Amino acid sequence: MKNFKNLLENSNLKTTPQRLAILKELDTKGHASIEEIYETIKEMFPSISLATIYKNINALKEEGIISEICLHQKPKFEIDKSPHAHFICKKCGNVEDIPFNDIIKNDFNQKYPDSQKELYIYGICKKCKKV
Amino acid sequence: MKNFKNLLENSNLKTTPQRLAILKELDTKGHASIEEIYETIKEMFPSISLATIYKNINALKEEGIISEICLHQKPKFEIDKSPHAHFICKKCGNVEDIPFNDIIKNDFNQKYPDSQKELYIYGICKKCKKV
DNA sequence: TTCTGTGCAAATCTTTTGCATGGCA
DNA sequence: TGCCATGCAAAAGATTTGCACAGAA
Repeated sequence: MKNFKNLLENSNLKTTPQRLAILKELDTKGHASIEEIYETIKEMFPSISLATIYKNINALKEEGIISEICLHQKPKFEIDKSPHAHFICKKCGNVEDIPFNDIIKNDFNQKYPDSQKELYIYGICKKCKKV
Repeated sequence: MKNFKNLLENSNLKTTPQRLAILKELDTKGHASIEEIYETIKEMFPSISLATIYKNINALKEEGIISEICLHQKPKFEIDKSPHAHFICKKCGNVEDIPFNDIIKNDFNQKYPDSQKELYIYGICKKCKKV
């Protein structure tokens, strides 16, 4: 588990248990929607409100600590990490990370450096293909 | 301009002026959000309701005539055409179509045939880079 | 102690639904 | 003519905002 306290201290946001819980949840699940985050965190903080989740998600996005990945389903969020593509299964909704180099041709990579692009691929994952 | 009447006649949906207007609008703009469609069509059909746009968009999606592309902004829609990637500018929100072959490595293409995948790339477009 | 964050409730925005009427086939 | 589509209004859902109190620095 990463040092989330440090992440927050280096931003313009104060460290609060709620924020740490959100980051921890995103780290554990990899990607999670507002609802998912809310449901999980409510177990630890029964009094937490949905509004707090929304406010913090927006604040963390503005600080560049997390980013929104937009799926056909609900938007999900993840903690920023090295550039990679998202493979999203259209059946089960599962999200898989794929390194850019496994997918993208070099000349296109040169035109648009990793740091500047986000990539989403929707398809049917291996599990769902078997069924 | 394509024969939208024919598209509808080959589906389970009846041909109505509103549906033709929606398809025409999507064809003209390339991609458009619910709001955009509504605002444009209201000029021709002042009495059209937002609910009609929503209902028709959902019906056209179910018939496979249009598809939803999910951007960081609002969802937009487009008339189905040959498989291609969407390049979405994070600054101006403009959407550009790019053939799969210009981007994706062959071995990945073989694993996931065109027909099974949708691809979105978020970056900064040429215009915005110049500014 | 100061100032930001939290949690509640209300407000706003977005999307869906029900129903009476209108229009396509 | 029969049945689906439209448009209105209301309902349901999702997200944001205002404010008083609590908690981090």
